[in-house]
Amino acid sequence: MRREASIAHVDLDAMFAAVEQRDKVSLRGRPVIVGGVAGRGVVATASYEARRFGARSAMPTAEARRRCPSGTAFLAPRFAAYRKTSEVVMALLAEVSPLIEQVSIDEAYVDLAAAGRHDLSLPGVTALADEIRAAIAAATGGVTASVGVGTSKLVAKIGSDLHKPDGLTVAPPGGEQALLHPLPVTRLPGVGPATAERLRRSGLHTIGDLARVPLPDLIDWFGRAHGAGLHRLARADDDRPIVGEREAKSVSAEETFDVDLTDRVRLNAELDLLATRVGGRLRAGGLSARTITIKVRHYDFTTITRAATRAQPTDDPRQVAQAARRLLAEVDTSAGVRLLGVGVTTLAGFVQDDLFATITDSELGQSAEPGKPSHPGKPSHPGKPSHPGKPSHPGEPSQPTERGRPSHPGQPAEPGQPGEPVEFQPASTSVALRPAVVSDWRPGQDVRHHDHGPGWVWGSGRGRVTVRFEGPTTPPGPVRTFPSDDPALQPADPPEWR
DNA sequence: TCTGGGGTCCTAGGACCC
DNA sequence: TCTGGGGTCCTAGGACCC
Repeated sequence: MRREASIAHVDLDAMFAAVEQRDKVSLRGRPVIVGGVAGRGVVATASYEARRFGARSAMPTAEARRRCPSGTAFLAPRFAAYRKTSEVVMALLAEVSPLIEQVSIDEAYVDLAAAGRHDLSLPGVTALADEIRAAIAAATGGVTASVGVGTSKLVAKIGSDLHKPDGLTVAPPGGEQALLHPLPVTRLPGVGPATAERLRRSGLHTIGDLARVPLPDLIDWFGRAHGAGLHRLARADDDRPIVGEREAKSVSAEETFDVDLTDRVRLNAELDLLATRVGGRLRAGGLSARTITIKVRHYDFTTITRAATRAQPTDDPRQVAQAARRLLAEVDTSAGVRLLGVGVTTLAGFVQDDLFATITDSELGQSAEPGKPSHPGKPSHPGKPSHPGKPSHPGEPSQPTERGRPSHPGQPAEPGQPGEPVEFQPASTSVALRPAVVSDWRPGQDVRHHDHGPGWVWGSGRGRVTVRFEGPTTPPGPVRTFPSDDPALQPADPPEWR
Protein backbone atom coordinates (compact mmCIF):
# COMPACT_ATOMS: atom_id res chain seq x y z
CA MET A 1 0.00 0.00 0.00
CA ARG A 2 1.42 3.33 -1.03
CA ARG A 3 1.24 6.59 0.81
CA GLU A 4 -0.34 8.33 -2.13
CA ALA A 5 -3.22 7.31 -4.34
CA SER A 6 -0.98 6.71 -7.33
CA ILE A 7 -2.37 3.53 -8.85
CA ALA A 8 -5.15 3.78 -11.38
CA HIS A 9 -7.24 0.91 -12.68
CA VAL A 10 -8.83 1.59 -16.04
CA ASP A 11 -11.69 -0.61 -17.15
CA LEU A 12 -13.58 -0.17 -20.41
CA ASP A 13 -17.33 -0.37 -19.90
CA ALA A 14 -19.00 -3.38 -21.55
CA MET A 15 -16.29 -3.07 -24.15
CA PHE A 16 -17.36 -5.59 -26.80
CA ALA A 17 -20.91 -4.27 -26.83
CA ALA A 18 -19.70 -0.67 -26.73
CA VAL A 19 -17.53 -1.19 -29.80
CA GLU A 20 -20.46 -2.72 -31.67
CA GLN A 21 -22.65 0.21 -30.75
CA ARG A 22 -19.96 2.63 -31.79
CA ASP A 23 -19.53 0.97 -35.16
CA LYS A 24 -23.22 0.58 -35.91
CA VAL A 25 -25.46 3.51 -35.22
CA SER A 26 -28.63 1.44 -35.26
CA LEU A 27 -27.41 -0.50 -32.21
CA ARG A 28 -27.07 2.54 -29.99
CA GLY A 29 -29.56 2.66 -27.17
CA ARG A 30 -30.62 -0.91 -27.87
CA PRO A 31 -29.82 -4.07 -25.90
CA VAL A 32 -26.77 -5.76 -27.41
CA ILE A 33 -25.40 -9.17 -26.53
CA VAL A 34 -21.96 -10.19 -27.79
CA GLY A 35 -20.92 -13.79 -27.43
CA GLY A 36 -21.51 -17.26 -28.73
CA VAL A 37 -24.63 -17.14 -30.83
CA ALA A 38 -24.66 -20.82 -31.72
CA GLY A 39 -26.40 -23.47 -29.69
CA ARG A 40 -24.07 -23.74 -26.76
CA GLY A 41 -22.83 -20.19 -26.67
CA VAL A 42 -22.56 -17.95 -23.64
CA VAL A 43 -22.65 -14.19 -23.27
CA ALA A 44 -19.28 -12.49 -23.39
CA THR A 45 -20.61 -8.97 -22.87
CA ALA A 46 -24.07 -7.55 -22.40
CA SER A 47 -24.60 -3.85 -23.06
CA TYR A 48 -26.02 -1.89 -20.18
CA GLU A 49 -29.36 -1.81 -21.97
CA ALA A 50 -29.33 -5.63 -22.03
CA ARG A 51 -28.29 -5.84 -18.39
CA ARG A 52 -31.51 -4.15 -17.44
CA PHE A 53 -33.27 -7.32 -18.58
CA GLY A 54 -30.98 -9.52 -16.53
CA ALA A 55 -28.49 -10.53 -19.21
CA ARG A 56 -25.01 -11.10 -17.77
CA SER A 57 -21.57 -12.24 -18.81
CA ALA A 58 -21.12 -16.03 -18.78
CA MET A 59 -24.86 -16.58 -18.98
CA PRO A 60 -25.91 -19.08 -21.66
CA THR A 61 -26.99 -17.09 -24.69
CA ALA A 62 -30.20 -19.11 -24.76
CA GLU A 63 -31.00 -17.73 -21.33
CA ALA A 64 -30.23 -14.19 -22.47
CA ARG A 65 -32.58 -14.68 -25.41
CA ARG A 66 -35.32 -15.62 -23.01
CA ARG A 67 -34.77 -12.55 -20.91
CA CYS A 68 -34.21 -9.87 -23.50
CA PRO A 69 -36.96 -8.36 -25.65
CA SER A 70 -37.28 -8.70 -29.39
CA GLY A 71 -35.06 -6.16 -31.05
CA THR A 72 -32.11 -7.24 -28.96
CA ALA A 73 -29.03 -7.73 -31.10
CA PHE A 74 -27.12 -10.99 -30.64
CA LEU A 75 -23.71 -10.65 -32.22
CA ALA A 76 -20.71 -12.89 -32.65
CA PRO A 77 -17.53 -11.21 -31.38
CA ARG A 78 -15.26 -9.26 -33.73
CA PHE A 79 -12.00 -9.62 -31.87
CA ALA A 80 -9.96 -7.72 -34.41
CA ALA A 81 -12.08 -4.63 -33.83
CA TYR A 82 -11.84 -4.98 -30.05
CA ARG A 83 -8.10 -5.45 -30.21
CA LYS A 84 -7.69 -2.30 -32.24
CA THR A 85 -9.72 -0.30 -29.77
CA SER A 86 -7.71 -1.83 -26.96
CA GLU A 87 -4.47 -0.85 -28.62
CA VAL A 88 -5.64 2.73 -28.96
CA VAL A 89 -6.42 2.84 -25.25
CA MET A 90 -3.22 1.13 -24.14
CA ALA A 91 -1.11 3.44 -26.27
CA LEU A 92 -2.87 6.37 -24.69
CA LEU A 93 -2.20 5.02 -21.20
CA ALA A 94 1.42 4.49 -22.15
CA GLU A 95 1.64 8.23 -22.65
CA VAL A 96 0.38 8.80 -19.13
CA SER A 97 2.99 6.55 -17.56
CA PRO A 98 5.90 4.37 -18.63
CA LEU A 99 4.62 1.63 -16.32
CA ILE A 100 1.28 0.12 -17.21
CA GLU A 101 0.07 -3.42 -16.67
CA GLN A 102 -2.43 -4.64 -19.19
CA VAL A 103 -4.59 -7.21 -17.46
CA SER A 104 -6.82 -8.08 -20.36
CA ILE A 105 -8.13 -6.62 -23.58
CA ASP A 106 -10.22 -4.07 -21.71
CA GLU A 107 -8.37 -3.48 -18.44
CA ALA A 108 -5.09 -2.04 -17.24
CA TYR A 109 -3.33 -0.67 -14.20
CA VAL A 110 -1.43 2.58 -14.57
CA ASP A 111 1.35 3.58 -12.19
CA LEU A 112 0.84 7.30 -11.89
CA ALA A 113 3.94 7.67 -9.75
CA ALA A 114 6.27 6.04 -12.25
CA ALA A 115 5.89 8.94 -14.65
CA GLY A 116 7.42 11.25 -12.06
CA ARG A 117 5.64 14.28 -13.43
CA HIS A 118 2.10 13.97 -12.13
CA ASP A 119 0.63 15.80 -9.18
CA LEU A 120 -0.26 12.95 -6.81
CA SER A 121 -2.43 14.98 -4.49
CA LEU A 122 -6.09 13.99 -4.37
CA PRO A 123 -7.21 16.89 -6.55
CA GLY A 124 -4.25 16.15 -8.82
CA VAL A 125 -5.03 12.48 -9.44
CA THR A 126 -8.73 13.23 -9.70
CA ALA A 127 -8.10 15.71 -12.49
CA LEU A 128 -5.66 13.34 -14.16
CA ALA A 129 -8.12 10.46 -14.04
CA ASP A 130 -10.81 12.63 -15.57
CA GLU A 131 -8.41 13.60 -18.32
CA ILE A 132 -7.67 9.97 -18.99
CA ARG A 133 -11.34 9.09 -19.19
CA ALA A 134 -12.07 11.97 -21.54
CA ALA A 135 -9.11 11.08 -23.72
CA ILE A 136 -10.21 7.45 -23.95
CA ALA A 137 -13.74 8.36 -24.96
CA ALA A 138 -12.43 10.79 -27.56
CA ALA A 139 -9.79 8.46 -28.96
CA THR A 140 -12.08 5.46 -29.22
CA GLY A 141 -15.05 7.25 -30.67
CA GLY A 142 -17.16 6.99 -27.57
CA VAL A 143 -16.16 3.83 -25.75
CA THR A 144 -16.18 4.89 -22.11
CA ALA A 145 -13.92 3.80 -19.27
CA SER A 146 -14.42 3.62 -15.54
CA VAL A 147 -11.41 4.44 -13.42
CA GLY A 148 -10.47 3.75 -9.86
CA VAL A 149 -7.52 5.44 -8.18
CA GLY A 150 -6.04 4.38 -4.89
CA THR A 151 -3.01 3.40 -2.89
CA SER A 152 -2.99 -0.20 -4.11
CA LYS A 153 -4.12 -2.36 -6.98
CA LEU A 154 -6.90 -3.71 -4.84
CA VAL A 155 -8.41 -0.36 -4.00
CA ALA A 156 -7.98 0.91 -7.56
CA LYS A 157 -9.68 -2.18 -8.95
CA ILE A 158 -12.57 -2.09 -6.52
CA GLY A 159 -12.88 1.62 -7.14
CA SER A 160 -13.18 1.28 -10.91
CA ASP A 161 -16.08 -1.08 -10.37
CA LEU A 162 -17.91 1.12 -7.89
CA HIS A 163 -19.39 3.72 -10.21
CA LYS A 164 -19.63 1.90 -13.50
CA PRO A 165 -20.28 2.78 -16.23
CA ASP A 166 -18.39 5.93 -17.12
CA GLY A 167 -17.46 6.46 -13.48
CA LEU A 168 -14.56 7.59 -11.37
CA THR A 169 -13.68 6.64 -7.82
CA VAL A 170 -10.71 8.09 -5.98
CA ALA A 171 -10.01 6.39 -2.66
CA PRO A 172 -8.09 8.68 -0.35
CA PRO A 173 -5.09 7.29 1.51
CA GLY A 174 -6.15 6.08 4.93
CA GLY A 175 -9.72 5.45 3.82
CA GLU A 176 -9.10 2.03 2.32
CA GLN A 177 -10.75 -0.09 4.98
CA ALA A 178 -13.72 2.25 5.21
CA LEU A 179 -14.21 1.77 1.49
CA LEU A 180 -13.80 -2.00 1.52
CA HIS A 181 -15.44 -3.27 4.65
CA PRO A 182 -19.10 -2.60 3.87
CA LEU A 183 -18.82 -4.34 0.49
CA PRO A 184 -19.86 -7.96 -0.04
CA VAL A 185 -17.00 -10.46 -0.06
CA THR A 186 -17.81 -11.28 -3.65
CA ARG A 187 -16.34 -7.94 -4.71
CA LEU A 188 -12.87 -9.09 -3.65
CA PRO A 189 -10.78 -10.38 -6.52
CA GLY A 190 -10.19 -14.05 -5.82
CA VAL A 191 -13.55 -14.66 -4.22
CA GLY A 192 -15.55 -16.72 -6.67
CA PRO A 193 -18.55 -18.95 -6.16
CA ALA A 194 -16.74 -21.63 -4.15
CA THR A 195 -15.03 -19.23 -1.76
CA ALA A 196 -18.16 -17.13 -1.36
CA GLU A 197 -20.19 -20.22 -0.49
CA ARG A 198 -17.67 -21.38 2.09
CA LEU A 199 -17.68 -17.95 3.71
CA ARG A 200 -21.46 -17.78 3.63
CA ARG A 201 -21.65 -21.06 5.51
CA SER A 202 -19.66 -19.38 8.27
CA GLY A 203 -21.98 -16.41 8.27
CA LEU A 204 -19.45 -14.09 6.63
CA HIS A 205 -20.88 -11.74 4.05
CA THR A 206 -18.94 -8.49 3.95
CA ILE A 207 -15.27 -7.80 3.51
CA GLY A 208 -15.38 -6.42 7.04
CA ASP A 209 -16.65 -9.79 8.28
CA LEU A 210 -13.78 -11.48 6.47
CA ALA A 211 -11.23 -9.12 7.99
CA ARG A 212 -12.12 -10.35 11.45
CA VAL A 213 -11.43 -14.03 10.71
CA PRO A 214 -8.15 -15.28 12.21
CA LEU A 215 -5.52 -16.20 9.63
CA PRO A 216 -5.24 -19.86 10.73
CA ASP A 217 -8.95 -20.35 10.06
CA LEU A 218 -8.65 -18.96 6.57
CA ILE A 219 -5.61 -21.12 5.85
CA ASP A 220 -7.54 -24.08 7.17
CA TRP A 221 -10.47 -23.40 4.89
CA PHE A 222 -8.73 -22.27 1.74
CA GLY A 223 -5.13 -23.44 1.89
CA ARG A 224 -1.94 -21.56 2.46
CA ALA A 225 -1.83 -19.20 -0.47
CA HIS A 226 -5.48 -18.42 -0.93
CA GLY A 227 -6.14 -18.13 2.81
CA ALA A 228 -3.27 -15.76 3.42
CA GLY A 229 -4.21 -13.78 0.35
CA LEU A 230 -7.77 -13.26 1.54
CA HIS A 231 -6.55 -12.31 4.99
CA ARG A 232 -4.39 -9.56 3.57
CA LEU A 233 -6.80 -8.25 0.96
CA ALA A 234 -9.66 -7.99 3.45
CA ARG A 235 -7.41 -5.74 5.51
CA ALA A 236 -6.52 -3.68 2.46
CA ASP A 237 -2.98 -4.94 2.91
CA ASP A 238 -1.84 -5.09 -0.70
CA ASP A 239 1.58 -4.28 -2.07
CA ARG A 240 1.39 -6.24 -5.30
CA PRO A 241 3.58 -4.44 -7.81
CA ILE A 242 2.51 -3.27 -11.23
CA VAL A 243 4.15 -5.62 -13.69
CA GLY A 244 4.78 -4.26 -17.14
CA GLU A 245 5.47 -7.29 -19.28
CA ARG A 246 4.66 -10.90 -18.61
CA GLU A 247 5.75 -13.95 -20.50
CA ALA A 248 3.14 -16.40 -21.64
CA LYS A 249 3.17 -19.65 -19.69
CA SER A 250 0.79 -21.67 -21.79
CA VAL A 251 -0.94 -21.71 -25.14
CA SER A 252 -4.16 -23.58 -25.72
CA ALA A 253 -7.13 -23.98 -28.00
CA GLU A 254 -10.41 -25.70 -27.35
CA GLU A 255 -13.76 -26.18 -28.95
CA THR A 256 -17.20 -27.03 -27.72
CA PHE A 257 -19.18 -28.95 -30.31
CA ASP A 258 -22.74 -28.22 -31.27
CA VAL A 259 -23.52 -31.86 -30.59
CA ASP A 260 -21.51 -34.33 -28.55
CA LEU A 261 -19.07 -36.40 -30.58
CA THR A 262 -18.34 -40.09 -30.26
CA ASP A 263 -16.69 -40.88 -33.59
CA ARG A 264 -12.98 -41.43 -32.91
CA VAL A 265 -12.02 -40.46 -36.43
CA ARG A 266 -13.84 -37.20 -36.09
CA LEU A 267 -12.38 -36.60 -32.63
CA ASN A 268 -8.87 -37.15 -33.93
CA ALA A 269 -9.54 -34.78 -36.80
CA GLU A 270 -10.69 -32.11 -34.35
CA LEU A 271 -7.60 -32.75 -32.28
CA ASP A 272 -5.44 -32.14 -35.34
CA LEU A 273 -7.22 -28.87 -35.98
CA LEU A 274 -6.66 -27.71 -32.42
CA ALA A 275 -3.02 -28.78 -32.52
CA THR A 276 -2.58 -26.79 -35.72
CA ARG A 277 -3.94 -23.70 -34.04
CA VAL A 278 -1.68 -24.16 -31.03
CA GLY A 279 1.38 -24.88 -33.14
CA GLY A 280 0.68 -21.88 -35.32
CA ARG A 281 0.50 -19.61 -32.33
CA LEU A 282 3.66 -21.09 -30.86
CA ARG A 283 5.50 -20.33 -34.08
CA ALA A 284 3.98 -16.90 -34.38
CA GLY A 285 5.24 -16.18 -30.89
CA GLY A 286 8.65 -17.71 -31.45
CA LEU A 287 7.96 -20.28 -28.77
CA SER A 288 8.21 -24.00 -28.27
CA ALA A 289 6.81 -26.28 -25.61
CA ARG A 290 7.63 -29.54 -23.90
CA THR A 291 4.35 -30.50 -22.26
CA ILE A 292 1.24 -31.27 -24.30
CA THR A 293 -2.10 -31.45 -22.51
CA ILE A 294 -5.46 -32.51 -23.81
CA LYS A 295 -8.75 -31.62 -22.20
CA VAL A 296 -11.87 -33.69 -22.61
CA ARG A 297 -15.23 -32.53 -21.43
CA HIS A 298 -17.68 -35.40 -21.41
CA TYR A 299 -21.37 -35.26 -22.28
CA ASP A 300 -22.18 -34.69 -18.58
CA PHE A 301 -19.72 -31.80 -18.23
CA THR A 302 -17.20 -33.80 -16.22
CA THR A 303 -13.80 -32.72 -17.42
CA ILE A 304 -10.47 -34.46 -17.42
CA THR A 305 -6.99 -33.51 -18.55
CA ARG A 306 -4.15 -35.72 -19.65
CA ALA A 307 -0.61 -34.53 -20.12
CA ALA A 308 2.67 -35.78 -21.48
CA THR A 309 6.04 -34.12 -21.35
CA ARG A 310 8.55 -34.55 -24.14
CA ALA A 311 12.30 -34.66 -23.70
CA GLN A 312 12.70 -31.81 -26.16
CA PRO A 313 10.48 -28.85 -26.89
CA THR A 314 8.61 -28.54 -30.15
CA ASP A 315 6.56 -26.01 -32.06
CA ASP A 316 5.57 -28.47 -34.77
CA PRO A 317 1.79 -28.86 -35.05
CA ARG A 318 2.27 -32.44 -36.19
CA GLN A 319 4.25 -33.31 -33.10
CA VAL A 320 1.66 -31.63 -30.91
CA ALA A 321 -1.11 -33.49 -32.72
CA GLN A 322 0.68 -36.80 -32.40
CA ALA A 323 1.12 -36.40 -28.67
CA ALA A 324 -2.47 -35.29 -28.31
CA ARG A 325 -3.77 -38.31 -30.23
CA ARG A 326 -1.78 -40.66 -28.02
CA LEU A 327 -3.28 -39.07 -24.95
CA LEU A 328 -6.81 -39.20 -26.32
CA ALA A 329 -6.39 -42.87 -27.14
CA GLU A 330 -6.32 -43.58 -23.41
CA VAL A 331 -9.63 -41.81 -22.76
CA ASP A 332 -13.03 -43.44 -22.95
CA THR A 333 -15.07 -41.22 -25.24
CA SER A 334 -17.88 -43.62 -25.99
CA ALA A 335 -20.52 -41.72 -24.05
CA GLY A 336 -19.97 -38.52 -25.99
CA VAL A 337 -17.51 -35.65 -25.93
CA ARG A 338 -18.77 -32.14 -25.52
CA LEU A 339 -15.46 -30.30 -25.68
CA LEU A 340 -11.96 -31.07 -26.81
CA GLY A 341 -8.91 -28.96 -26.00
CA VAL A 342 -5.19 -29.00 -26.74
CA GLY A 343 -2.73 -26.98 -24.72
CA VAL A 344 0.99 -26.69 -24.25
CA THR A 345 3.09 -25.57 -21.32
CA THR A 346 6.73 -25.54 -20.27
CA LEU A 347 7.34 -22.91 -22.88
CA ALA A 348 10.73 -21.93 -24.11
CA GLY A 349 11.78 -19.29 -26.56
CA PHE A 350 13.41 -20.11 -29.85
CA VAL A 351 14.07 -16.90 -31.57
CA GLN A 352 16.17 -15.17 -29.00
CA ASP A 353 18.36 -18.20 -28.58
CA ASP A 354 18.94 -18.24 -32.29
CA LEU A 355 20.14 -14.72 -32.09
CA PHE A 356 22.26 -14.85 -29.00
CA ALA A 357 23.14 -18.39 -28.02
CA THR A 358 25.13 -19.85 -30.82
CA ILE A 359 28.28 -20.75 -28.91
CA THR A 360 26.69 -22.74 -26.12
CA ASP A 361 24.65 -24.86 -28.51
CA SER A 362 27.04 -27.76 -28.30
CA GLU A 363 26.09 -28.25 -24.70
CA LEU A 364 22.50 -28.92 -25.55
CA GLY A 365 22.74 -30.92 -28.71
CA GLN A 366 21.46 -30.14 -32.10
CA SER A 367 17.79 -30.58 -32.61
CA ALA A 368 14.42 -31.25 -31.15
CA GLU A 369 13.77 -34.27 -33.27
CA PRO A 370 12.68 -37.33 -31.38
CA GLY A 371 15.01 -40.09 -30.48
CA LYS A 372 17.51 -38.07 -28.56
CA PRO A 373 17.31 -39.16 -24.98
CA SER A 374 19.15 -35.98 -24.20
CA HIS A 375 20.72 -35.99 -20.81
CA PRO A 376 20.79 -39.00 -18.54
CA GLY A 377 20.44 -36.93 -15.46
CA LYS A 378 18.46 -33.81 -16.01
CA PRO A 379 19.24 -30.60 -17.78
CA SER A 380 18.86 -28.53 -14.70
CA HIS A 381 16.62 -26.21 -16.60
CA PRO A 382 14.64 -27.39 -19.54
CA GLY A 383 14.13 -24.01 -21.10
CA LYS A 384 16.29 -22.31 -23.62
CA PRO A 385 16.85 -24.97 -26.15
CA SER A 386 18.76 -23.83 -29.12
CA HIS A 387 17.73 -24.35 -32.65
CA PRO A 388 20.63 -23.62 -34.87
CA GLY A 389 18.92 -24.09 -38.16
CA LYS A 390 15.53 -22.88 -37.17
CA PRO A 391 13.71 -20.75 -39.64
CA SER A 392 12.00 -17.94 -37.91
CA HIS A 393 8.55 -18.40 -39.46
CA PRO A 394 7.98 -14.80 -40.35
CA GLY A 395 4.60 -14.78 -41.96
CA GLU A 396 3.43 -18.14 -40.81
CA PRO A 397 -0.18 -19.28 -41.39
CA SER A 398 -1.06 -16.10 -39.54
CA GLN A 399 -2.97 -17.75 -36.76
CA PRO A 400 -6.14 -19.44 -37.72
CA THR A 401 -7.12 -18.44 -34.24
CA GLU A 402 -9.27 -15.38 -34.38
CA ARG A 403 -11.53 -13.89 -36.94
CA GLY A 404 -14.40 -16.05 -35.95
CA ARG A 405 -14.68 -19.72 -35.63
CA PRO A 406 -14.84 -21.71 -38.78
CA SER A 407 -17.15 -24.32 -37.36
CA HIS A 408 -20.69 -23.69 -36.22
CA PRO A 409 -22.11 -23.42 -39.67
CA GLY A 410 -25.23 -21.43 -39.12
CA GLN A 411 -23.56 -18.76 -37.11
CA PRO A 412 -23.47 -15.37 -38.71
CA ALA A 413 -26.96 -14.66 -39.86
CA GLU A 414 -28.93 -15.17 -36.68
CA PRO A 415 -31.56 -17.43 -38.10
CA GLY A 416 -35.15 -17.42 -37.12
CA GLN A 417 -35.12 -15.45 -33.94
CA PRO A 418 -38.23 -13.79 -32.69
CA GLY A 419 -38.51 -10.16 -33.53
CA GLU A 420 -36.97 -8.47 -36.46
CA PRO A 421 -33.86 -10.01 -37.91
CA VAL A 422 -30.71 -8.67 -36.41
CA GLU A 423 -28.50 -6.73 -38.70
CA PHE A 424 -25.20 -8.40 -38.52
CA GLN A 425 -22.47 -9.18 -40.95
CA PRO A 426 -19.13 -10.61 -39.99
CA ALA A 427 -16.34 -8.16 -40.52
CA SER A 428 -14.43 -10.47 -42.82
CA THR A 429 -17.14 -10.49 -45.44
CA SER A 430 -17.93 -6.81 -45.46
CA VAL A 431 -16.78 -4.59 -48.24
CA ALA A 432 -16.22 -0.94 -47.64
CA LEU A 433 -16.81 1.23 -50.63
CA ARG A 434 -14.61 4.18 -49.95
CA PRO A 435 -14.77 7.48 -51.68
CA ALA A 436 -11.49 9.10 -52.57
CA VAL A 437 -12.03 11.63 -49.83
CA VAL A 438 -12.72 10.26 -46.41
CA SER A 439 -13.87 12.16 -43.41
CA ASP A 440 -15.22 9.59 -40.95
CA TRP A 441 -11.98 8.19 -39.63
CA ARG A 442 -12.19 5.64 -36.87
CA PRO A 443 -9.63 5.17 -34.12
CA GLY A 444 -7.46 2.18 -34.76
CA GLN A 445 -8.18 2.17 -38.44
CA ASP A 446 -5.25 1.27 -40.67
CA VAL A 447 -4.40 4.04 -43.07
CA ARG A 448 -1.74 5.00 -45.57
CA HIS A 449 -0.47 8.50 -46.14
CA HIS A 450 0.96 9.45 -49.48
CA ASP A 451 4.06 10.97 -47.90
CA HIS A 452 4.41 9.17 -44.59
CA GLY A 453 3.44 5.60 -45.45
CA PRO A 454 1.37 3.21 -43.36
CA GLY A 455 -0.07 4.18 -40.00
CA TRP A 456 -3.20 4.02 -37.96
CA VAL A 457 -5.72 6.50 -36.70
CA TRP A 458 -5.04 7.72 -33.20
CA GLY A 459 -7.99 10.02 -32.87
CA SER A 460 -10.27 12.22 -34.90
CA GLY A 461 -12.74 14.98 -34.57
CA ARG A 462 -13.38 18.61 -35.43
CA GLY A 463 -12.30 18.12 -38.99
CA ARG A 464 -8.92 16.73 -38.06
CA VAL A 465 -7.46 13.29 -37.83
CA THR A 466 -4.37 12.28 -35.89
CA VAL A 467 -2.30 9.41 -37.22
CA ARG A 468 0.53 7.34 -35.79
CA PHE A 469 3.06 6.05 -38.23
CA GLU A 470 4.41 3.12 -36.31
CA GLY A 471 3.06 0.14 -34.45
CA PRO A 472 0.87 0.72 -31.45
CA THR A 473 3.43 -0.67 -29.06
CA THR A 474 5.74 1.43 -27.01
CA PRO A 475 7.70 3.42 -27.76
CA PRO A 476 5.07 5.18 -29.79
CA GLY A 477 5.93 6.32 -33.23
CA PRO A 478 5.64 9.79 -34.66
CA VAL A 479 2.21 11.37 -34.60
CA ARG A 480 0.87 13.75 -37.20
CA THR A 481 -2.42 15.52 -37.59
CA PHE A 482 -4.14 16.16 -40.90
CA PRO A 483 -7.40 17.62 -42.10
CA SER A 484 -10.00 14.86 -42.14
CA ASP A 485 -10.50 15.23 -45.86
CA ASP A 486 -6.83 15.29 -46.75
CA PRO A 487 -6.70 13.30 -49.99
CA ALA A 488 -3.17 12.16 -49.20
CA LEU A 489 -4.65 10.04 -46.42
CA GLN A 490 -6.42 6.87 -47.49
CA PRO A 491 -7.72 3.78 -45.72
CA ALA A 492 -5.33 0.89 -45.91
CA ASP A 493 -6.57 -2.40 -47.22
CA PRO A 494 -8.34 -4.34 -46.04
CA PRO A 495 -10.72 -2.10 -44.12
CA GLU A 496 -11.13 -3.19 -40.53
CA TRP A 497 -14.65 -1.99 -39.97
CA ARG A 498 -17.77 -1.68 -41.98
C1' DT B 1 -31.16 -25.96 -26.55
C1' DC B 2 -27.44 -25.15 -19.40
C1' DT B 3 -22.95 -24.11 -18.60
C1' DG B 4 -17.33 -20.41 -24.23
C1' DG B 5 -12.52 -19.75 -24.68
C1' DG B 6 -8.03 -18.34 -23.21
C1' DG B 7 -5.51 -17.83 -19.54
C1' DT B 8 -3.16 -17.87 -14.29
C1' DC B 9 -2.16 -19.85 -9.93
C1' DC B 10 -2.46 -23.38 -6.36
C1' DT B 11 -2.63 -28.06 -4.20
C1' DA B 12 -1.54 -32.72 -3.57
C1' DG B 13 0.54 -37.07 -4.40
C1' DG B 14 4.06 -39.94 -6.48
C1' DA B 15 8.64 -40.52 -8.60
C1' DC B 16 13.17 -39.65 -8.14
C1' DC B 17 17.49 -37.83 -6.39
C1' DC B 18 20.87 -36.63 -2.89
C1' DT C 1 15.29 -54.25 6.83
C1' DC C 2 12.16 -49.28 11.71
C1' DT C 3 12.98 -46.90 6.92
C1' DG C 4 14.55 -39.12 7.68
C1' DG C 5 14.14 -35.01 5.05
C1' DG C 6 14.33 -31.74 1.44
C1' DG C 7 14.07 -30.43 -3.38
C1' DT C 8 12.42 -30.84 -8.11
C1' DC C 9 9.64 -32.61 -11.71
C1' DC C 10 5.43 -34.37 -13.35
C1' DT C 11 0.42 -35.17 -13.47
C1' DA C 12 -4.48 -34.13 -12.42
C1' DG C 13 -7.81 -31.33 -10.83
C1' DG C 14 -9.91 -27.10 -9.22
C1' DA C 15 -10.80 -22.10 -8.40
C1' DC C 16 -10.74 -17.97 -10.44
C1' DC C 17 -10.38 -14.02 -13.90
C1' DC C 18 -11.87 -11.49 -18.11
